[in-house]
Formats: sequence, structure tokens, C-alpha cells
Amino acid sequence: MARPRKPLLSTDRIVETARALVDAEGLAAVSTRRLAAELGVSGPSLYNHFRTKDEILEAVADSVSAQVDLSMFEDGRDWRTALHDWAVSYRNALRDHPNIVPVLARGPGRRPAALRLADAAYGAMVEAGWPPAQATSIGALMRYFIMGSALGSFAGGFVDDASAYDPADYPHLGQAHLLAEQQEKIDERAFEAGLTALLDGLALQYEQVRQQV
Amino acid sequence: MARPRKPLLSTDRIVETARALVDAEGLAAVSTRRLAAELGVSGPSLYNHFRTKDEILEAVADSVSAQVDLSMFEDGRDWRTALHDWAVSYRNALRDHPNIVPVLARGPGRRPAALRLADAAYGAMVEAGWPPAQATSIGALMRYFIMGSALGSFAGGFVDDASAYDPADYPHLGQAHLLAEQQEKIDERAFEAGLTALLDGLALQYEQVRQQV
DNA sequence: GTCTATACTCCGATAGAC
DNA sequence: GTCTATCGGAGTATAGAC
Repeated sequence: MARPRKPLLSTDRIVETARALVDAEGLAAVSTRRLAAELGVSGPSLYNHFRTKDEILEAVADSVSAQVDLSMFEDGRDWRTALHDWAVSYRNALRDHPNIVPVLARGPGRRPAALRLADAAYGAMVEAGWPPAQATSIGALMRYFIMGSALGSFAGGFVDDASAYDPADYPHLGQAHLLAEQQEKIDERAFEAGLTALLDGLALQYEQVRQQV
Repeated sequence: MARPRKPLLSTDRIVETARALVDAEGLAAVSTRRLAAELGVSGPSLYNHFRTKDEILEAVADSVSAQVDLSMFEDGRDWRTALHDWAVSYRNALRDHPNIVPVLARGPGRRPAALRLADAAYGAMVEAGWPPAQATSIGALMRYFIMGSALGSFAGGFVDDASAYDPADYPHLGQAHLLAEQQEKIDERAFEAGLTALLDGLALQYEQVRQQV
């Protein structure tokens, strides 16, 4: 076969297959040859639809950004509730596709869904009365926290092996090997605790800012 | 030359050279051949000192963790001040070696300096009266925030090109192309704002926890 | 026990035939 | 728009020199 009657590939099909592969086996498993094999074509065929492998990964990343709900910024919720719900939705999207997070963490760049996300959050904060500079900071600091929470599981970063943490070296890590087991619950709780603290702290700053006007 | 009188390599020299290479040209620039060339040696020689390339990167990461000051947990500062100073020191270390952050973000694993860091922070929170579960959450959420802030610059994630952000698509991103320019200042300010909010919020939780005792 | 030489497999990407 | 052939370079295993 040289040129089929109907195209075998489409950008959508490539992105979907790539996302499934990333989810199942990680970023490192995505080689052009491997991805092409999953699609039933030869490696270089991908280059008819994307200029580089990185473009494919960017498209996968953006398809994950597109899953974040933004409706909370439109229905008159107060800024704090909206920010909370947005953060949870954002985090859930990343948690469902943790392997692509390193690509997302590079920033929005030119990815449309990521830009819509930044635009909506920033716009809502300005709308709620935050001065532009503070609204920028809020966008940044929420991103730090959410990306950080998705990038590396805290609990999963410890080894599931008691002998790895000698009490003589690390007097307080006696239970650390248990963290790996309860990973999900611990990360979930830490995320909620951090988000609550962050929003409580921001509410304090908001009062000060509003009194100055 | 087959076997030199004096060893040309040492683990320290490899780690130092690798760190310099990572800092100067990024993670992707570190191949065993390239690193060996910098050391004046052939590629496979590295495998006499490290079992894999990944072990070298882990060692580089840990040498950065070792730069984080931990003295604030020992001199009787209150938990909030100590946590603040620790976060700043932590972030500064990462900011000085941003290219290695993806490796650090995988978690402490078996890296001694990273474990000392987790141990010190967790121990200090328990010492200050936080219940163990909350102390774990604090360790996690601080890590989220600090790693997130170091991993991808928020401001640097935007493209330095006004035409990339069409107002019709992103009504609130009119100035976004300017962010890349002022990267450092914006990231610095967002980090401080977030850290203050986080600590304010935690102080609120602390009061509640202490009242229950 | 530390190095060099060599080789194997896989990678991203390009050129050109159909 | 797909194929095959091919390139340079990656990680790393192994054999052997000294």
C-alpha cells in the first residue's frame, strides 16, 4: 500500500491513541514507532499530521486541559467558591492523567484550552474586585499548588520498604513506608487541607485589599 | 591508556560535572557520552561508578536537596516562622537549579538529603503540637506548592508574542505576552503571596486544633 | 578495578517512491 | 498520505587491555 483511498490517520485519532498510551504506560512509552504501531501505520506517517513528536504531546496535554470545568466562573458564585470548585476540577483532570502533567507544567504556551483556562480564572478574579496584579498572583499560585499536587504524589514518592528509612538517620520517618500504601487518601487530604488554607489566607488578603478602596 | 595510575573519575566529580551540565544546558543535554566527554573520558566509563544514568541524575538531585537550609527547625523559632524560612530556602535552591526539578519532583525515594528534609519538616511540626496526620498533610502541601512554583515558571509559560493571544479568544489575556518579560518578579511575588496565604490559613487551622486538646 | 573499544537496540526525523 | 530506506545519536552491556 502506498496511498490509501481513505486517510488512515486523523489528528483526532492520533491524539486519542497517544493519550491512551500515555495514561497506560507513561510518557516514556510514547515513541513515534510505538504510537504508529498502535494506530496500525508506520512511524513516519505521523509526520504528515504533526511536525514533531512534541506537537503530539502538546495536543494530548491540551485535550486534558479541555476537560477542566470552567462554568463556575459564569454563574455568579462568589470568587472563593468558584476558585475552590475550579481547583478541584482542575486537579481531578490532572489526577486522571498524571503522566501528561510534566508537559502541562511547561505552561500554557500556545495551547488553546490551557489559555482559555488561564483567561477564565484571571478574568473572574478581576471581575470579583481583585486588582490586576493580585489576580495574576492568584492565577500563578493556584497553578503552583495544583501542578505540584498532580506532578508527584507526595505519598507515592516514598518507598514501600521499612528498611529504607533507618530511624537513626530519620528519627521522624518511622511510618513513612506506610505512606505508599495509603497514597490516594493522603494526597487527597493534603490537597483539600492546602486548598482550604490557601483560600482562607486569600480571603484575609481580600478584606485588606477591599478596605483600601 | 587502559588503566590510569590515578583514577580519572570519582562519584563526586561525576555529580558535580553533571550538575553543571544540567544547569547550563538542561536535562536533555545529559547523555552518558556527552557527560563523559566533559569529564575527559569515554562514555561507558561512567558505569564503573553508577549503575545507570538515572542514578547519576538522582545524585545530582540530592546534591540540590542538600543545599536547603534546615537550621530553622532547631533554634526554637515558632512553627510558622520556621516553615516560612524553610520554604524560602527550599524554593531558592530549586530556583538556582530549575532544570533538575523534574527529577526532584518524583519524590524523596531513597535519596538521603531529600529524606532528611522531609524528616526535619515533619518532625518540627509534630514537635510544635500538630497532630501527626496534619503534620503529614503540611509536609505534602508545602511540597506541592514549592515544587509547583519551581517546576514551571508561571510567567515564563506564556509566549513573548502579543499576536499569540487574540482578544477575541482570550478577553482577559491582553497583557499576557508581557509576563514573559517580567518573569522573575511575577513568580517571586506570586510565591510570596501564596506562601503568606498558606501560612495564614494554616494558622487558622492550628488554633482550631489546639482548642480541641 | 578502571578504563577503552565495540556492538546492539531503539529513538526522532528526513527523503523519495507510489 | 502512506510506504520503505536511512541517518545520526541515544542508553547500555560486554569483552578485553593494563
